[in-house]
Amino acid sequence: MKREKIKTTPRCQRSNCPVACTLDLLGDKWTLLVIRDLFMGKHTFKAFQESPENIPSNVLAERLKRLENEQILQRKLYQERPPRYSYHLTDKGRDLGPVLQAMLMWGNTHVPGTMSKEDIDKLIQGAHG
Amino acid sequence: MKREKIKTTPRCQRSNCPVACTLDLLGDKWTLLVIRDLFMGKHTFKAFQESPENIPSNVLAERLKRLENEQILQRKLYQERPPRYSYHLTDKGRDLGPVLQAMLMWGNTHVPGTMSKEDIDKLIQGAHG
DNA sequence: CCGGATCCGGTCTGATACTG
DNA sequence: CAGTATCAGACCGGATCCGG
Repeated sequence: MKREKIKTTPRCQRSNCPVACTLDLLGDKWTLLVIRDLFMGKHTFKAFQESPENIPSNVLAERLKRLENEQILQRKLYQERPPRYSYHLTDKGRDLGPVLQAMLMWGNTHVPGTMSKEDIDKLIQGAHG
Repeated sequence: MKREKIKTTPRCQRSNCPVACTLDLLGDKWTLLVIRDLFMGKHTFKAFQESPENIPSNVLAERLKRLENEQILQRKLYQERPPRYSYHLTDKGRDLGPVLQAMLMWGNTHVPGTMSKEDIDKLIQGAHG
């Protein structure tokens, strides 16, 4: 299982603007949702899949690999046989908290999103073990 | 020129999570770059095109329409013949400042982005007439 | 059953060319 | 200058398969 090579992971693809560079890494419909789930305390492939947005398994697998490559998350073997992995934010990944929080605020203000306050607080607080 | 109908602009497509809703609107490689440019004081189609990321003209046109539909920006006729429009953030659009700022911070910290400090400050300050 | 990998049709993106 | 038309190719997402 070659976890080394992903198709596209050059550093700054389009310009030297930090916003553009960030968008090159996270600028799609799914990546930040995986990160949201990590902040929410989800750690397994299955948990990510069970989020209400129903991410396809191949997309999820690819995103996890990419985020691992970028050292935004770490993958840990937590069970030998059968092999089971859990995914955890690195410091670099945890630094995305403000991005997520800003999006949460904006969505909450400008879209009739109905996420519960508890979940929001849970998300804002951040991650853990 | 029918500026009313865009293909996909339902409100919350995938879930009621504010983050997911926000990503449904802005979660692609280009939209937030247009917003960044607006914050940087750019207002015309040409100015957006001249950004170093080289957004294709059709993508730019589609994004501008969508953002206008979502009332994130406003389009103003500033010249009669030939008709010329300028684009400006609404309050809703200006509220995206923190999202942009958070991405800017993260990119600046974790990617060797080399945008000048002046431009960053300019961006952070926000928009204007 | 879980964590993916593979296949595959359809959609969307983006480079280029074109128009008013 | 401000877009629209076109179109090949990339990508998404659903289904299915498979190793442990």
